[in-house]
Amino acid sequence: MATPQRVESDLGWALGRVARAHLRAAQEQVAGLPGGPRGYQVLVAAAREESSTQLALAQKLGVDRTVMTYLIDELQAAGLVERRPDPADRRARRVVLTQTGGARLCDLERRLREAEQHVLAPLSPEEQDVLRGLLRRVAEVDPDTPSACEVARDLTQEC
Amino acid sequence: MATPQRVESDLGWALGRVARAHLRAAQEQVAGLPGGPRGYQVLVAAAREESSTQLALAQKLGVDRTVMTYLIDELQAAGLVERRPDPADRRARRVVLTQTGGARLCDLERRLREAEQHVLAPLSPEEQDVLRGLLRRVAEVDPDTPSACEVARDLTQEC
DNA sequence: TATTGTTATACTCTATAACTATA
DNA sequence: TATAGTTATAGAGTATAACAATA
Repeated sequence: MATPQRVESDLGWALGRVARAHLRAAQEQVAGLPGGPRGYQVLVAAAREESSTQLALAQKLGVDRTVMTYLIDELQAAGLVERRPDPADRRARRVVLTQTGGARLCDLERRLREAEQHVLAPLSPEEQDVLRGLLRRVAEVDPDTPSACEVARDLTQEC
Repeated sequence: MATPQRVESDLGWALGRVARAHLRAAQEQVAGLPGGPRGYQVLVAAAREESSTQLALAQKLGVDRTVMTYLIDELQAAGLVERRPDPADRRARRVVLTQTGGARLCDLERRLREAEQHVLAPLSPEEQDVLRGLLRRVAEVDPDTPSACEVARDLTQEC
């Protein structure tokens, strides 16, 4: 029979604790930035030309596209990004970093590295790299893509 | 000079994506349980006698004690837990699992293992264990405890 | 005076739907 | 008809302060 596990072995518990701890540390570091740590993620993603329409950004950041509207509004009002018409699709807007935004981004990156360092402090540098790598690989899969086992289950109508 | 990183190398981005993905998967599995995945964590923690006052549970789960009141209210209304007076401190209430709650917990554990498996699917079983272990070690440090470097900084008044 | 639990209030996020302008 | 972006609204979640009972 299955003995009750300890809550420490629940992945959701660990993820929640670590994510909240990182969020608190990051919010301190980026105080004043519109959108907080998420605003930083927009700046980083917008710094790369590729896939910088609002919808693409929203999907990459894992938020609804309505949230992205407010986020860009605030970042634009702060002079950190601009909305430019997409030459290929007049419905879409490309989000590009302003010069001010680029300078701000450099400072933010330095501050957020400190926040990450603070959260990961219990681990050795090598372990930190392993954790980052594993988390990134899990995060990079499209959450909307059904897994192979789900596809197989649907095809075979089993279970 | 620091070239802008890709958003994929931001720890906050990866943590947010993975935590949200897990939350969605877990919510599907525990549909109907008061408090959702967090209610499950309360049940697991309450199944262990130790440190099961509402305040201790709140701290372990990383939420405010006011949140715990609502959570326990709902779990108690569903017959899954009971509030018992703490014999050592009449202000405190000990949260204990009912028989119904214990049975429900067994089922929930099985379902949540599936959810975790779904989220961690991109990793090999060995990598999954490594990720769980590293996350747990980071999560287990008390978020309110200042790090050694912070203490040293306060003491020396440097920086 | 400090702490546990409760309650009430306000605030922040998020989810949803409806609308526009394009495709 | 479908999609990108916007707007408005409602709901969930959270934070804060105040209170009663007890330490």
